Amino acid sequence: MRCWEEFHLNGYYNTSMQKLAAATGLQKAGLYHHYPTKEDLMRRVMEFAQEQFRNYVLSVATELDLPPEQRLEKLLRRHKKLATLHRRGCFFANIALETGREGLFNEALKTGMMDWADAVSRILSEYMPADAAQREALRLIMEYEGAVLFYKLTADEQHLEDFIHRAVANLKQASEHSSSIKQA
Amino acid sequence: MRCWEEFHLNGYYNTSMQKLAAATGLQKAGLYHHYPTKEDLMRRVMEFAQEQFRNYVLSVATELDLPPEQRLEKLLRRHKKLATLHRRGCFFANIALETGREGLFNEALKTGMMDWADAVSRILSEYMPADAAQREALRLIMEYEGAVLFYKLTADEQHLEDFIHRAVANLKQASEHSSSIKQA
DNA sequence: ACTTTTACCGACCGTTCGGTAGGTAAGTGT
DNA sequence: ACACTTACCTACCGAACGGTCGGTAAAAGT
Repeated sequence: MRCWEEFHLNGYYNTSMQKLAAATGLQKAGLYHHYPTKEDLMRRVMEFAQEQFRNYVLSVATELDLPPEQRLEKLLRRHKKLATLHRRGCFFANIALETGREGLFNEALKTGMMDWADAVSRILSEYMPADAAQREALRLIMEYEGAVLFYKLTADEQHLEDFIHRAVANLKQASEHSSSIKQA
Repeated sequence: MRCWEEFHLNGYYNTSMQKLAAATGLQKAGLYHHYPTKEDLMRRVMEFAQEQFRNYVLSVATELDLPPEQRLEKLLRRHKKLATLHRRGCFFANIALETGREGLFNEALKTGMMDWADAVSRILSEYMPADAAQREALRLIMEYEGAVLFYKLTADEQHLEDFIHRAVANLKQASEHSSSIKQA
């Protein structure tokens, strides 16, 4: 969906139906034929984004042939690819900070973030108890979103790269810790 | 400045000169008498925000009568107060994600974030080398901004509270580590 | 005293906003 | 064959947008 790109690039309020129509090759009224309001269109876009996100990023969490560290890195690197394309950042975070107070799309955004946390948590839980994995997954995502913020401000991908290194190193440390416990 | 509140609450694009004028008690043309364009007004607002931020939040970093842990906690709690008031979140982060790609205000936003990182770094550097303190300060702010994101989505202050606990606990651990090195 | 500047207003500009009305041309069902 | 639906268009709506205009009334300068 081209509309996704537009919203991702320019945010909700700074994207007009005119622009969205142009991006799809339709006229504005043609777009309104398919979606009754801008808000409805955005809701559809968000469902689509969640689906893409699940298929392209979160699916990595269940590639059980890879060891957890590599799965985590691969997952994060896929997300980084989405974020650095046209320096868009994270779609969910962009919209969340823009519309979070009014809460127009909070339910969808929340589930998007929670799906993500669950996927990361599933990876981490191989090296730590489920509740610790869940907490750490949430923390990792928070740190990542902050890194994306700095990336958007500075255009310096190093912030994202550093984060990935930190996350993977942390997981390795947790893995050593868990295996030493098993040994004991 | 009442304009700050408006931009903080509703973002840049979703705040019209009409609303800003109403918030200040002026008419629109009266507002244009003081600021030639919306962009210029926003730039002034950002300077003002930085100044307030420095005076109210970052100044805590140099209250040398408090131990570092308490200084960090006080600083973070002050920021939390700003963020939870009307559930606005972090002004810099809101505007950064909304306008970061076009880069209209990136310079000011960057210095705002870097001032912040410097203030936190100054606190941390009492327990660790300067370069490590700087890295850790940046990391803490990233994690904090992520926590604010989740707070905006869920309206649950616990995300911020948990972050503060983590940050202070981390610093305490670093303090013990540094004192054990000094003993050796 | 009088001139100039400052702060502000109501009214208005052209443009764009989200959204609608009415029409057309290509399928689709029967 | 003919009705009906679908997909899309041009043209338009009132409201709101960022921004400007000419004027006024109070303050400041001299």
